[in-house]
Amino acid sequence: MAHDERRLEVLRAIVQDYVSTNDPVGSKALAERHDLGVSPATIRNDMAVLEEQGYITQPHTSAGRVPTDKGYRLFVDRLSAVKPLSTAERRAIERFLDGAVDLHDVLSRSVRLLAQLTRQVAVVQYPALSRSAVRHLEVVQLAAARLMLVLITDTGRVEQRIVDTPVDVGADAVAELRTLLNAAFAGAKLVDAGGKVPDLLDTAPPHLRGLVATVSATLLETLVEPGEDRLVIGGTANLARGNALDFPGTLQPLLEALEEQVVVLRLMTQVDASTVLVRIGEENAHEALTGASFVSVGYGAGDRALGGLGVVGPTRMDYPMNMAAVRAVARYVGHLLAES
Amino acid sequence: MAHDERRLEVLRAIVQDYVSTNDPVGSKALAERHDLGVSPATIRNDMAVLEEQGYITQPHTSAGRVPTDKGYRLFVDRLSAVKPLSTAERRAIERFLDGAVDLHDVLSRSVRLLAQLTRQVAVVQYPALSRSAVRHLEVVQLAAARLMLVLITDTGRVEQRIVDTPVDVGADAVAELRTLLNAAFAGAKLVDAGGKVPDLLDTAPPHLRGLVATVSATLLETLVEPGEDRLVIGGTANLARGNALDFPGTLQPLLEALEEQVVVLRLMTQVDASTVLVRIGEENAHEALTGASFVSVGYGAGDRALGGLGVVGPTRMDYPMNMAAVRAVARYVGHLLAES
DNA sequence: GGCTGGCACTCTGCCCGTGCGAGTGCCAGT
DNA sequence: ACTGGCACTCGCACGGGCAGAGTGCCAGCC
Repeated sequence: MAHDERRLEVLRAIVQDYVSTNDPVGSKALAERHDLGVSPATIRNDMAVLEEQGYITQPHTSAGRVPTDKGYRLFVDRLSAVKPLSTAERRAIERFLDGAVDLHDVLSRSVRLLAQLTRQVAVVQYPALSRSAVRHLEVVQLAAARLMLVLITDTGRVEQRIVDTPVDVGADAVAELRTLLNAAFAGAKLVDAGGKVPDLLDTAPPHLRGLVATVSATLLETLVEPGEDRLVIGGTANLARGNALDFPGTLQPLLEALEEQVVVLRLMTQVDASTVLVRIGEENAHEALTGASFVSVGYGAGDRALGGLGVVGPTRMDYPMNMAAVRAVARYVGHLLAES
Repeated sequence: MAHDERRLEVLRAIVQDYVSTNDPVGSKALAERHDLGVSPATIRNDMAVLEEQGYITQPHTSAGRVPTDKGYRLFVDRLSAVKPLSTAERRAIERFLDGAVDLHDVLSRSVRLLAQLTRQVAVVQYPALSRSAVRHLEVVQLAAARLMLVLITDTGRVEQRIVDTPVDVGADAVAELRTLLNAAFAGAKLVDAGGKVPDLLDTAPPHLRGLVATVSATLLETLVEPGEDRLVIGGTANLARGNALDFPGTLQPLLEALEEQVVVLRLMTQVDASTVLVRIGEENAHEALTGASFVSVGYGAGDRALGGLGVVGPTRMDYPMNMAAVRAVARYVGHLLAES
């Protein structure tokens, strides 16, 4: 019916006004600012229904209405059109990211860019090791019985680990080790690396077997284990901007959760590269993220999602804009990584 | 005279009480909590003098007194004994840092540790490239005309750069290049690397000369240039703890300055490994750091300062404790890096 | 000469009562 | 089904009054 139609329109108007003004919105203001074609009294009736259905609420009697998490959810799912970025913004993205000299540079530029574009906290995940393959393994000798392994992945990630060997190692053994490791692992997905170890041990000459075992054990332990994924975070200053206005109580728990990384990383596991994922308020199922929404998407080369990036902000955020920005940056990062 | 003596004692008492209670401290409370051996009235006289000399001030008539930046400065310089860490704290440091698997791990553990120990924002600088030497240079081919250079320094830092070459490069050329670069640069301080380039070009076989020139140019440009130094920051949640109590206005400018990194890095250039540097409030000569103090020290192997670490907090901080913690962590980090 | 107790003064923070404005819910009318 | 009108409910801003904390100064004491 035209009934429901209009009620949704009212909800959309409430969300939009509330996001831009941060004041609970009343029926009169709504009627003035939007062409709903009906009087405030009618809008009041609609609001009463919306409130009963749980989409909006009033902070106290005789204040205006404010969207609930459920209201934002409906807005995001059914009422918002993705706001295309202006060409100026697209150019800014290109200009900002094009000078990057390595992976870390790409990611830290992305995070700054995203923070600036959305005026929210931005998070960018390093390409997941679990989805990367070995491009090269380097072995550098630090001391007689201490080696440094350097893993270079096809996503441009460079990871280092220090290995203490049970016995002293000669320079020639290091060279052999390097050759063996690369022969065994080069091109292999990191998740498959475990399966290659028996083969590797078979082909290794007897006098190197102990060394190879130690080194590959370290490699697997510290690199293939989950929990090794990292985040770059930026724009936390944006949290302090609206301050008391946006978040209940202090920022402390939220900042702690962000620094913890693991909370955000867990959310990141669910992203894929094709759709923008939005988690609103309570949906995040983490105390510190109450009142916060998380907008994220995977980035990747082609259909392979290498990692995720997104923004964290108050539930009262401009969802269409943030979704557009996140998607645009993810696409561009995907392109950059595909090239390198 | 015993006069001045006691006045300083009064200042010390004011600083200590104010730091622990965050309330302007009055003469009566002072007389009760400290054994100064005189009455509140006498203390009032001393306070009047201290105020005239600029060491303390009152927020408004008939509130207690609060130390000024100048007062904290005197306190730090002459009135505070460095508080030794408890053995429990020393053990915590060891336990916390001993499991580190690589440089990044050491630094990020340090920053978490320091943040936890001091309940302030902690910053740790990567070992400065300018003070590092080349341990190994690795060249990995990404595409026909694109190489990745991986620099491993004697401080355990691993940096990567992508180089687009003017012409396609063969696998044998890559190997030759690797050998040449290592022969030329291995063991060299990065600041001296520029001087080695002419020699390198001379010894390079003619067919590689163009390639070597391109590659070494990139190397110098992007690695030897200052501004390449990085920070790890942690514990920003501690800023939000006291919130309005500690900082004037919002946290936004401070968080921005921290993210900017360059502000903190500039402060870091002045550290050395033997003395703890304390900059109080206005001394930082940066608007965002008004009301903030910065306690830092260099860490290093032996007498060589590789980088700095420190904490940032409100001027109203426990200086002796922070200085002790910063120094202890710096020592331990120094040891760890000396080993690797 | 330096220290002390006493006293008057000042200023902030808090409580509380009041008035205003915004916004609602409901009802009768079209 | 929509609209205008109306009574009602709160939150908030404003202002007066009160209590408490802390000071500066002064006269007296050791």
